[in-house]
Amino acid sequence: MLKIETIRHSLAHILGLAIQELYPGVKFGIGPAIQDGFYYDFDFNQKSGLQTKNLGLENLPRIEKKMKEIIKQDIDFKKKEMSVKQAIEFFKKRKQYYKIELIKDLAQKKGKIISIYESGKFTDLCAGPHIKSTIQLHSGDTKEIINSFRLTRIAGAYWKGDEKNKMLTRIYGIAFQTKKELADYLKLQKEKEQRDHREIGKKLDLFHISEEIGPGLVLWHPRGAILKKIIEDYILEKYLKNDYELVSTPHIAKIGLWETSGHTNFYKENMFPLMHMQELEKDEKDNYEIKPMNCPFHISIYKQKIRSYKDLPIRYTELGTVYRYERSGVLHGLTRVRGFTQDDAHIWCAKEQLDKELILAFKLCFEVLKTFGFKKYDIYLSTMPKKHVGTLKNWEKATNSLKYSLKKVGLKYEIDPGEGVFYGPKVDIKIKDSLGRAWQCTTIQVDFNLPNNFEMTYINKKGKKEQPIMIHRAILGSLERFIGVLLENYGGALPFWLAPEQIWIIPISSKEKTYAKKIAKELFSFRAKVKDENETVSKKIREASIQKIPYALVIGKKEMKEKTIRIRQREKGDIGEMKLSMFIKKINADTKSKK
RNA sequence: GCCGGGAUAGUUCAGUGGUAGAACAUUUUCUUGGUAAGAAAAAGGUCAUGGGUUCGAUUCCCAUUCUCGGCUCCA
Repeated sequence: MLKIETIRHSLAHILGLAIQELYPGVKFGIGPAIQDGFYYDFDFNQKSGLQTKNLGLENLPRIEKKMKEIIKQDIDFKKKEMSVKQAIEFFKKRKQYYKIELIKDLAQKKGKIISIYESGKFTDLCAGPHIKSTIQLHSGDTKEIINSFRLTRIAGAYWKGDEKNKMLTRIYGIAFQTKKELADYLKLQKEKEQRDHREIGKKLDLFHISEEIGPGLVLWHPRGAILKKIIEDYILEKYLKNDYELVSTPHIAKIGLWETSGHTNFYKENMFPLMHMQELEKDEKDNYEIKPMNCPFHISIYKQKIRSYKDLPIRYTELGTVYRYERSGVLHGLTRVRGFTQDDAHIWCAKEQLDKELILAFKLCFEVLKTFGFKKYDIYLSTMPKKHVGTLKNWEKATNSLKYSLKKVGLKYEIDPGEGVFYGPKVDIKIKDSLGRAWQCTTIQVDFNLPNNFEMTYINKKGKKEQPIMIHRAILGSLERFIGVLLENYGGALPFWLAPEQIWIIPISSKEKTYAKKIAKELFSFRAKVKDENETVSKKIREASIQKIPYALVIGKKEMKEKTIRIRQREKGDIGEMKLSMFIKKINADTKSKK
């Protein structure tokens, strides 16, 4: 049995061959197998017979047809080995300069023998493995393969993934062993689409982003805003109970603040441009900047007093709304926006307290994530980036502390080299949703540098000034992104305590309206709504189901007479009659256990 | 920002070089109902914006904005 990766990789080569025949003179980048399929990067801009500058989607069927023709020709894949020198010579003749670059990289890493694969007129630098012949794709057990791949889209992709390099044209394809697997894949894609928080947001009337107001700026509708408030209330209470203190700070500050913090140097491309105050008033000499982060404000509060070692650790928290300039191509629903609210906190402590504070932060973090129903995470430790402030020694110290506390809490992590923030290393926690996609929300960062820039001090036991260490941490990350992930995780069916509308009371006829309103009154501490529109019960039940309402209470003659309610639960359907007091007990328990 | 798509009613989408249609939602009337769509009628659009070609453009062309899928970047 052929491995699917082998098939995908070979299809990438066949795509290469097809392109070579259709557009002679094309330069080739790389063409690997990927999850669900394959891609190949091409440089068309060199007299490749392409009329327009770039390849359009309308060309894909033609290329796909060519690939199928090639497969039917039963072309063999032959592996050959040669020396680096020979290989360079070989590709030089064919003017495949990207390949030469790859060979040079390979020679440094792996040594002197280079393997290539020859399939018909197309020869590619490749370690393999490959199919023996394209006959394997259209005969015998595997004859379905020829009908189980598709070219899907065209995208630009930078050579070697570096923005500074030339952008090549990437053609993506999907490929499976059987038609059924392809059908299953397409079905899963559809399911993912249905779970898309942007769709859910529209369907459940939670939020919108308006062209008139601006890209990446979220407008929360009543139902979305209440959801946001429930989460905010929960998280703030949690922090206050864990000895954080609440602070509140402005949205703009003078440019000088950001110069001190280092943001104008290291974070400039993410900050909205300056507000020029002199345009208003000649004497207003200071320019302002809208905040991309809350840290400098919290530092300012710290610095209002002379701090003693007895005061430490100091933990300030704020639901701080920040604005960051994000490039237009990266915005995505709620998960990547330009204005967002962080459940931000900053902790200042003495050196010897650092490990303990980090451990507390990690523990709190997992407690919170568990409450929201997230059980799987990927943890990354990001180390010193190229653009950074502070000494190497401090970076090492901070990184080691993070490693130590992760180990102490028993968490497995991966290193993400060079991905730290400019002021310090960080631990990011990517939450996995129910479809296994990972989203970065939590971030915990150690910072030796801002305390230095802002000359923060405390008085130690010996009566001398000492610099505290600073921890930045946000557990939900951004409320916007977190809600987006939450919606996808639950497919919109939020647990009772989070549901914007928890209970619908559905009177069967208008005779029970008054009774329905009475019940609503008794459910005052919940988010209950009387649905007394002139519609049938069935229709309202259907609507409740679409809107993912946890409970629908149906009341008619019988219930009114017996002073009961009939309960339909979102997951279980009709669960029978109950006294209202019993139901309240039940949902009080739901609220308490956050289920 | 870059590459490739897209933008028609509140929503999901048809459609056309001669100024627009469906379904759902909305409003009204009838219906007073027992667990996933009761019936009828009405109302809804500068066909994203700005130019150009044309006797005439929502349709063709160009630009802009927004949006979607990638790349890069990121909470």
